[in-house]
Amino acid sequence: MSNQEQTGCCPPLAREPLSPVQAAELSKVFKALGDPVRLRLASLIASHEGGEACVCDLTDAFDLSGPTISHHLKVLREAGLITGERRGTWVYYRIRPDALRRLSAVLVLDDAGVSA
Amino acid sequence: MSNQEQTGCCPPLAREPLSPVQAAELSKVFKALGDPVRLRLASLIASHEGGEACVCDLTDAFDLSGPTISHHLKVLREAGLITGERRGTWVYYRIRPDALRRLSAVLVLDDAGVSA
DNA sequence: GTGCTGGATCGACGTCTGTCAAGGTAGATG
DNA sequence: CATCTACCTTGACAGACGTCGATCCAGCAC
Repeated sequence: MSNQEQTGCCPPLAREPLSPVQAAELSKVFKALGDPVRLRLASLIASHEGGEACVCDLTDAFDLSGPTISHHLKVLREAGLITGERRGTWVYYRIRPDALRRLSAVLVLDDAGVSA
Repeated sequence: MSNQEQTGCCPPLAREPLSPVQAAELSKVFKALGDPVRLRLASLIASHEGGEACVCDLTDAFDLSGPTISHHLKVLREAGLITGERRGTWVYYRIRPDALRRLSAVLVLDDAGVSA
């Protein structure tokens, strides 16, 4: 769906004020992580052996219906945080390391006035 | 209100699966940043000269009513991302650098299986 | 082909959330 | 005291969001 190369986005939060457009872009990604289920999904995928996890494994980790898990995975995918690939019967999801790194970089406090 | 020393929380996302409790804690903070207005507020505060910004400055940066800005500042405060202090007539907000650092650390991909 | 299983999509439902207008509180000034 | 300014709180409302059951599609086995 073309959420691939979004966000060459955004200097560190504390370096200069985000423009409205940058903030709109970035906030989508934070919002995607702003749900406990999606955070756990991201963590399960990122920390899973081999760097990828099958939906069947993920579903078992929650007391939620299949459609709900599917929905959350879609949100994470559209935020550019994960990718999904079908291999035979199963669908495997992987973290997009570049996305995490970008987010992490935005939160960094290199030097700025802030240093407590 | 006691949102001070929350979150000694949480190893990196990719190191091990977050527990439900950890995910619930952390997701609150991400959710607070998951709104374009709040992200810009945080950025304005963090990047403001002197490390603090007065509400009056913040309000001027948006086409939003005072109560709405107040509401967003409260959400950021309750997420532990900023602190507010009244000095005379004005209220000044500051970023909590420790909160940003913690978030940044959670997103880091030290070594794990993931390394693309 | 039929049937089965893993996932995704589609509606629909209840709740949460961003927004504002109106009213309230704290500090400064006269 | 009264009054003005800066900011917060309350209450209400529309739109967004998380969840589910029902349905649909893709791949495998027979």
